[in-house]
Amino acid sequence: MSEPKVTIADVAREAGVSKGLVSFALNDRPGVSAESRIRILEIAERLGWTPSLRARSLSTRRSFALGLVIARDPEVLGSDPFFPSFIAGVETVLAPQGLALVLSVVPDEKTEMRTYRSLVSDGRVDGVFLSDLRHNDPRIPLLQELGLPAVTLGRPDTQSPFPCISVDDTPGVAETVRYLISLGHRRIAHVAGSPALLHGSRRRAAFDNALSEAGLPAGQSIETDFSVAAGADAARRLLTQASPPTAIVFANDPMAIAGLGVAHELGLRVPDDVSITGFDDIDFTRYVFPALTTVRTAPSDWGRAAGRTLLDLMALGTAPDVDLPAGRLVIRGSAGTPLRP
Amino acid sequence: MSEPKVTIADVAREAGVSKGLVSFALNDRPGVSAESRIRILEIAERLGWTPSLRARSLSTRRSFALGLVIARDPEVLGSDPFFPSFIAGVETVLAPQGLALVLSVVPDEKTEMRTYRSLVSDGRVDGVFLSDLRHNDPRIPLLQELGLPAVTLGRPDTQSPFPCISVDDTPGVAETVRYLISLGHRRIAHVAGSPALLHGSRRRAAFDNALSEAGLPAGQSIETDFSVAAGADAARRLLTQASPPTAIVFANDPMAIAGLGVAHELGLRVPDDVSITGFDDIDFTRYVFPALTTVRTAPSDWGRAAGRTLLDLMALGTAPDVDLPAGRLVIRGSAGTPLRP
DNA sequence: TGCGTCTTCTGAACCGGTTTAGGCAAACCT
DNA sequence: AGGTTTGCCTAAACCGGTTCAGAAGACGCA
Repeated sequence: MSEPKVTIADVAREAGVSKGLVSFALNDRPGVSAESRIRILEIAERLGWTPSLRARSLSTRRSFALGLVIARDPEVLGSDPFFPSFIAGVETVLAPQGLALVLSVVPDEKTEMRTYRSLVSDGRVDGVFLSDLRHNDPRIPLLQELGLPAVTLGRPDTQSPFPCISVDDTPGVAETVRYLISLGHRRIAHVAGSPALLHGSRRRAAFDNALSEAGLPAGQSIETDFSVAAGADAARRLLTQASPPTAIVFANDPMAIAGLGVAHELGLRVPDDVSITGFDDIDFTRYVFPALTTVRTAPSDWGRAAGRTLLDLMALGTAPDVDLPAGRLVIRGSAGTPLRP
Repeated sequence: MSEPKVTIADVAREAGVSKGLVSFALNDRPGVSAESRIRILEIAERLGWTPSLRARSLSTRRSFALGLVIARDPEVLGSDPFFPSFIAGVETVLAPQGLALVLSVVPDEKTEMRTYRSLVSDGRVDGVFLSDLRHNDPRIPLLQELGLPAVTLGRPDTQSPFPCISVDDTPGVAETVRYLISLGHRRIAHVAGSPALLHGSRRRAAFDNALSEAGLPAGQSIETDFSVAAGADAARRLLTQASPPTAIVFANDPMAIAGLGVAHELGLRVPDDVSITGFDDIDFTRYVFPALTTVRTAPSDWGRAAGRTLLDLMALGTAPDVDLPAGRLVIRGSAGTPLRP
């Protein structure tokens, strides 16, 4: 229970060597004979010594922890399973290295910036993950100024010194639109995510492009904040118009599921009266009715890639960008041939 | 950018006093004259000094961080918005104190126990939140042995030295069952959560009780792991029987939403053919069709209460249990009068 | 005036590692 | 043989705070 915690001095004394040598042996650095190294490690093992993280932190000026600051309305956060999966993915690479993840959930951008500053001035973390990239993201110059290694989740639209993990959403959106067109849809609308968020505006641009490439006129788009409530509102507006779209492409699954609910509520059949597609392929999509046609993404792959990249960056001082394979369309029941085109 | 980080020694030199006195002034402890204190703090301010968390950690043997270890399948984790809200609640009390939250998401119980051990042996955290309480929870004796302060989320079924934050699920479940009975339902089934989890088995017991108190025969119950997939399976089994229930009480909302999907898929109308209720009132419930009748709980209140209690426990050595107000039934469209009772 | 007490403050030890300058042999030159 | 290199190791400084024993001065009191 309360054994007086064995320290490096105990190990050194027991082995009849200096503290320094124990330290060298532990971090296997040159200048220790093979026998000594083995003997020291054996004694450390026997004494049950684990080097004090705190002491190590102080002398090495590292904290052995990585940070993730999430600035989202808890409500939006709750309906989006991205982060749990992402974090689970990150952990698979952090845990074996003995690194911890420090998580902050903050309500607004101002608090967010303050949080980064205090993470740094407290020396709480050795690096951070930058998620939900925004246009002209102020966090990038901030972190650069603070000298904190970072990895961005998504490709920034500004000059950035940090490696990024990104995936091109264009093919997924394009595939969705082409699929809908092949089913006979001509009036296709888009419920976009937040235009302030890069993946929000990029998915929207991909949607516009796909339509024009198919030679169709621009479709209706409604901007939202990615929340379920906003998705429902948008769906209601679209579907109660004089001549409503026959298909709606939602920028994420939670909004699409809300759209499904709205369609049902309005007495519309899905997909006969309106086709609905989502984005992300969250767990729910398989179990709503009709099951949601959507684009599969892999948040835990993001996590793993981001974790590895950040580790590389910190160890090597540089790390290459990672391009994750684009999401593919998963065809289920929520999109079909329009009854009245 | 890379100012050579001002330390306590700089402040002491500038103020013409000893390091010790600066430390005393900072932690406002007796033995410092009012003038000195003011002058020192002013100089600290001017120099932009923030005491090094790392040095502080080493000498005080505290880490100024709290831990949360989540042992859940990422898939289940993703569809349940409890943790994001809970964490947001926790942060509101940690952040002002300068405390950080260290999060671990682990795949299984063995890793979980190992994680607690290493959090302690690394001195990574000063206390932890124990969520998803299980029967005869092995984490309680473990943490007791490790001497780590903890707060349990839910009332343990064994002797526990830790304060707990709990809410009685019984009234919510009972209210739901009574409501269904009042609508005319007699064959009511329950899709229970994991029996290994305390809230899973307690909600089930509440269900059984409510039926027997109403003088009805025991209803069907199916155990699940709280996952969306399991909820869908259970619903399918229940609804494809010879004489299916007219109402199903699900132990959480994600499963209930899956149940809604299954009912639709089977061509059943909700609530005419089958009524469905959930538990937790997650964001989605308002936007599925029909909107889900469920029991409202407040995860961020749990977070705040748990945070405060853990702080009290660490500061005072003891803290009282907290009983959160029981969840109330929120009536929406998914439950109604059975057409064929 | 002398003595005890209180307040304010200092110096040094301490937390538990890492790191650097340097000592001492043994091995390697030529 | 003498000088240099090399390998292994030690002692001490250092990271930046906290804490404790005790010094110095102010004050009260007999």
